[in-house]
Amino acid sequence: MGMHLEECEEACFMAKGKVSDIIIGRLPIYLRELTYLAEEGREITSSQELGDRLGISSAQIRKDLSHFGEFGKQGTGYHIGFLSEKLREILKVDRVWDVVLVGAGYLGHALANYGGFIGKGFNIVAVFDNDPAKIGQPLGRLIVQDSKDLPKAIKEHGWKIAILAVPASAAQEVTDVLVESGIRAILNYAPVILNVPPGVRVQYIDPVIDLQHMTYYL
Amino acid sequence: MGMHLEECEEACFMAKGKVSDIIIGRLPIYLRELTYLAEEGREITSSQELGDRLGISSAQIRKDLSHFGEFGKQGTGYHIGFLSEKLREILKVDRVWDVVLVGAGYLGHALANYGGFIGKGFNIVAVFDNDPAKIGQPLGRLIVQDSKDLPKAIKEHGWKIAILAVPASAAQEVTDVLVESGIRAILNYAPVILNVPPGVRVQYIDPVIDLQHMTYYL
DNA sequence: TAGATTGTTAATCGATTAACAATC
DNA sequence: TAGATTGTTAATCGATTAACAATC
Repeated sequence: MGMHLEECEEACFMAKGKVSDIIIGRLPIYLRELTYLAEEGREITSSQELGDRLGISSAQIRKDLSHFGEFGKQGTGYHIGFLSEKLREILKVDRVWDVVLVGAGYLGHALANYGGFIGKGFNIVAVFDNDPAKIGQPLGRLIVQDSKDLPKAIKEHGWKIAILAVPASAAQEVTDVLVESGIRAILNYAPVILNVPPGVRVQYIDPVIDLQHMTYYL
Repeated sequence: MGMHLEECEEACFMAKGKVSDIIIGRLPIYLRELTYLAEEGREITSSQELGDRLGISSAQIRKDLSHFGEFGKQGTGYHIGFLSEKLREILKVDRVWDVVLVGAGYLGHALANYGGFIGKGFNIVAVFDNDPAKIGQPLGRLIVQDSKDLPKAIKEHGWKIAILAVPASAAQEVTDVLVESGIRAILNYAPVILNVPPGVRVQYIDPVIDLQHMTYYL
């Protein structure tokens, strides 16, 4: 007759209902702060302490976590190692994801050499560019490959995540190739909204947007 | 007796009440899309078209804009040049802000050489680092300066905006120096929450957070 | 005029907070 | 036990959407 509901929840940490994207967006921030607490040698924390460090109310943290299970102990708080592990499972970063980087400009260079991905669930395994002057050149520990080989490589390796660091003018056409080849998540540094079919996620990073957001208050 | 309320609104485009931060955060995205429409040679658009391009409802766009004035014409839509100008005024990017960059690593290199700031209201005018091997070296069109001279330079030039591209371990102490010297807005690429006093704004960019957000859905 | 689209109101929807029983 | 903190409920708060009169 299959698993009981309770068993499944214990085994998979499936959310009871559909959890809103705004809540999912906070989980990586909780996880990051827990990592810092662990590095400080701490073993236990509370929703109050976590909230104080993050500028979030303790009630919100407890409510967010409650969508996925009961991870704390009344009177005590949360075991940092345990909660971190659960968050990694929920976010599916209890494994290492291969990431393909497209664009070998200054930004691609910075990303390929960034030490912050590994240990957080991500490994940049290949870099592609369409500039003949860049193809074949080393970039960090990788060699820049020809963009025309992207579809084949993505399909062969089954890559699901891409980082897009190409000019705005090329972003949509590269995206079409990525999606067509099987990419399901794109971190887009190009300052344009991408058109993608349902089932493909995009996150945007544009420093100009953030700067203009702040100047409003100056 | 001073200005009438209507005159002030026409002259300053002050919001009628306090406008929520979530609305302010969308304005730069509207402005960016309007710029693309203008580049395509378009002169008029509608809340419907803008919404379709951005994946936002037309009602939301009209409501957001209505907090600041009446920028459209019934039956016609919005004049792209006019609305862009108004948004630049509201966001205070109808001028060019000097920006100081702290951190001359790979990321600092990418930021200093990024052509997307100028024309959007920002100009990186100086780069600082504390690494003796980097101080004095050229970075794009700039020369890396010694971090110990940061306070004096910020005060002398009256810089208000900083981009932080230093390791996480140094971010808070650099922030303290920046704030103490007069910086009021920080774009933080270090993966840590910064403690700043009221009146200082921070925006965060951390690719790991965005990637972990997306893996939830994979 | 007829058609289109704004600005705004009221209704809906969703997120956050406050409070507290449960319990470690 | 007494004190502390969770998980959850109900209340509040705020954001989004639908609808439409106004009007270009």
